[in-house]
Amino acid sequence: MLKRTHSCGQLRLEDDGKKVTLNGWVHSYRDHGNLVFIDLRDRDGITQLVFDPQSQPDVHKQSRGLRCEWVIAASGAVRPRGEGLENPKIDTGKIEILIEKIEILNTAETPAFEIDGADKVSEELRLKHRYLDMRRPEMQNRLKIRHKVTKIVRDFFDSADFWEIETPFLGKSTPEGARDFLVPSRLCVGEFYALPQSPQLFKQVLMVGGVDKYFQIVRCFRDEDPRADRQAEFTQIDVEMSFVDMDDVIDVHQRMVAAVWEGILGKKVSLPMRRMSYKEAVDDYGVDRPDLRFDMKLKNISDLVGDCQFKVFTGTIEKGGIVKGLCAPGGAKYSRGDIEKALTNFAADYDAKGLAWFKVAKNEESGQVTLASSIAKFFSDEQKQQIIERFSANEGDLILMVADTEAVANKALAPLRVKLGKDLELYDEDAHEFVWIVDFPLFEWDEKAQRYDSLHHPFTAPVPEDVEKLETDPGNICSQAYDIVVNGSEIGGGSIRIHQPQMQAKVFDLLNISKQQAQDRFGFFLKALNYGAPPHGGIAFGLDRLVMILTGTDNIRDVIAFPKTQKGQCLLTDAPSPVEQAQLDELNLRTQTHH
RNA sequence: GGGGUCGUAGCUCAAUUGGUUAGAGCAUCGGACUGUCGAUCCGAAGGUUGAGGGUUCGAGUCCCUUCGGCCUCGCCA
Repeated sequence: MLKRTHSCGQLRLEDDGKKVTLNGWVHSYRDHGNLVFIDLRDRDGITQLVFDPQSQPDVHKQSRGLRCEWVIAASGAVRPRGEGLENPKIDTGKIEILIEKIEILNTAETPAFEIDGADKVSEELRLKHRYLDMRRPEMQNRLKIRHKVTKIVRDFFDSADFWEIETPFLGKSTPEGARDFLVPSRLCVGEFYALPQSPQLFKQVLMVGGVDKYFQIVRCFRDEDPRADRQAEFTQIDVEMSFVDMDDVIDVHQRMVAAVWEGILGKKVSLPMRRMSYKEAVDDYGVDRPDLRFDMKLKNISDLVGDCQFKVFTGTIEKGGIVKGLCAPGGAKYSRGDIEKALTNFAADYDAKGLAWFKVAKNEESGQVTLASSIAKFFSDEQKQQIIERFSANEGDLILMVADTEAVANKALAPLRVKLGKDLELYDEDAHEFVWIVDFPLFEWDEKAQRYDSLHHPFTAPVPEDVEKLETDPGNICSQAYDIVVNGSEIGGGSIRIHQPQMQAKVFDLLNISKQQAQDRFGFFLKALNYGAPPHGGIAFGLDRLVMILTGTDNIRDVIAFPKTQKGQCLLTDAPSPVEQAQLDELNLRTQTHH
């Protein structure tokens, strides 16, 4: 075959006169009867080929048989385009190649969709024909950025003396956490491996093994329903370090994130990144992953409205609930219908039974700013002024409130805040606001199970000053966990781990995991802790989410070459699929369906 | 498991209260054309309206069932 001398995005004016060969796909085809133009495409760009019947009648004739997405090799001389014939839309737009010879490397069926217009095509079709979808520059750019991120990450950890070490995919199932993907064992009849939800225990064992600094870019598997930003199989940048405290781990990884931002976006991230306590995040933003690109903090106004005529508020507060709200700058432009339908329905998705609202308006007579709405009459003038003050509200703002338990109020207000921030364009789309969330509680009380549950995971260490509360007050222990959040998205999280077997046993005890259960599930790990485990801690980043943010997409499937649908199916390969009876027999498995 | 939304030509969409033979743009195929770059012009072909059932004189449209995509609640230590 005619082998390429250049890529399709490479040639410029200064290559004038060079004899070159390009390989690629026929991107578009323009036949003028006389001249034929072909845009040839590869991952690097597009170059215009010209076929002239005067100079090369045979090749010109051959060119008229070409079709879109055929694969060809073409040789000829680079020449500048004439005056006014340049195409500023493509990098190679100042030149073209007068073709002297072509070779058809492959023909192609008419594609199921046009490569050029695939951004308008249903995602279902794109996934079925991923190889066509992938030919689009947008998709190629995302794959390229993903590659570059992993390259930067590997270089960063290598130069910081970390070793990349692989851990098993065929592991042991544990009932904690997400649902496991199971893999039947042929050799051990009736037994199963589980695919790892993360390499958590292995990386801790590596620390016991003296590896000291480990990282891995590793696939993890959780058999839960996907979301726009979640897939059953996803990739973590997994890290663990010995002889470190929280500040050490945070320091290394904010520098890693800065290196990625610098390398991909050319942006300097100012270090150290800001930190915020879990409590502050939940109080002010309703979630542990606040979007700090805009302010609009949530405010508790229970103390202001405990004594008013509005029964919804007083009733809620009497039952131990709260009244909490936010003030949307310029939100008064929402009509009453918008508020009572769209916004209220939105909040209802998050269990809020209703949305109380005030528009902040100027009183015509007094000239004073006051609150207007159908419930305004239930509040005294003094209360209204106090509410305005609490929210620092201005004329034209909209105050929205939820009266419910604190948990429900936060659950509804947090996404409402994010939605309003976006709708009202309160932030710069290109901004990236990082924050480390720290001071997480070690446990939260699980009302249903009537026991404590780890907020992070059961291997997270308490802060040293709270260790004695393991005996006296487990609900108020602060952990050494940390999450890194950017623009309201959690991109990584980790903790300093428990490295003393006694403390680990105590935590299992509080989690209502019996000695026998702990032994069955984590026996190997507990044993390892007995053999001189160093103090250690680590973190894991979600690579997919990182790449989503860096490429500006809100669809995780856009940053995965071969993603799965919401039912966990691969539309390209049709996995999962039934298997031969012989395969089941070999595994001693029988399938049954029950409803 | 729940809620929402979508499914009509290869693709993106349209089709009045249920009413004649389901249309358009792009793509495809054929022809024309001296520089285009979303080429242009002329012509042709292209449909199990996701599937199944029902109501009706008549269903893309209404009802039931079902399949699939997406968003979301639950779930995701």
